[in-house]
Amino acid sequence: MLLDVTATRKTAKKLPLSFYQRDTTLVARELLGKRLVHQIGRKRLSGIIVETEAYIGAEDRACHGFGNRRTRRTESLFQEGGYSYVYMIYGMHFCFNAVTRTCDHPEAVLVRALQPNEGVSEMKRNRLVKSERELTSGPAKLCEALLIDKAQDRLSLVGSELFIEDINLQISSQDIVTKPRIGIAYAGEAAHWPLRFYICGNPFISKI
DNA sequence: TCACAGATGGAA
DNA sequence: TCCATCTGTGAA
Repeated sequence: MLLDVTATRKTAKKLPLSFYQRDTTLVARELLGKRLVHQIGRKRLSGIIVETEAYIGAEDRACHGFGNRRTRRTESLFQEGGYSYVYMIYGMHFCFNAVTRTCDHPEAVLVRALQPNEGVSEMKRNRLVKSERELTSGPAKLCEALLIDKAQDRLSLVGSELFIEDINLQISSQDIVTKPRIGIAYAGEAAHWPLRFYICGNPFISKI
């Protein structure tokens, strides 16, 4: 379903560190219906999170922190919950993650799709696509629309540039679809784990 | 050194 | 459905 956010704008509240420093799968579910904001000066580019995936650390073959492999790229993943982890994929795109749990648990939630909210006309310029549906219906699309790249890696999500807001949208559990994650066929058994979550019937989902 | 990646857009 | 894109990253 398309989310109606008109009544919720004034009561937005930045999510605190304690939100992120919990079980990653729970955070992935609860991020649905929250608002991801990139604040650039006075300008806000934002969208409501409608699709996420949980990446659950050292035991998860699909996770960059698998086997506790710690490199320069994955450094953010090993920070405490409440940091951003932005990485480049296929040499041309970026993906945004919210780091979860505590220090040295390399776990995060990948944000895969947004329902565009604030700054839509600017997002259209950033993306050069015709339809609004194409703006943020994929992990790399939403980064391009919101101007998120490597410069937004390892930022505190309780800071003033990049954060997620609770806008008092209640998402009922019967409106959440749970599926295996996308594009990780190489991950063995982990490829089947039900760690992808999206809002049933929302038009901005990346893939059914 | 070198194969390949949490993807996308456009052609067929 | 297939295919080019394009380069950082990580293992060798």
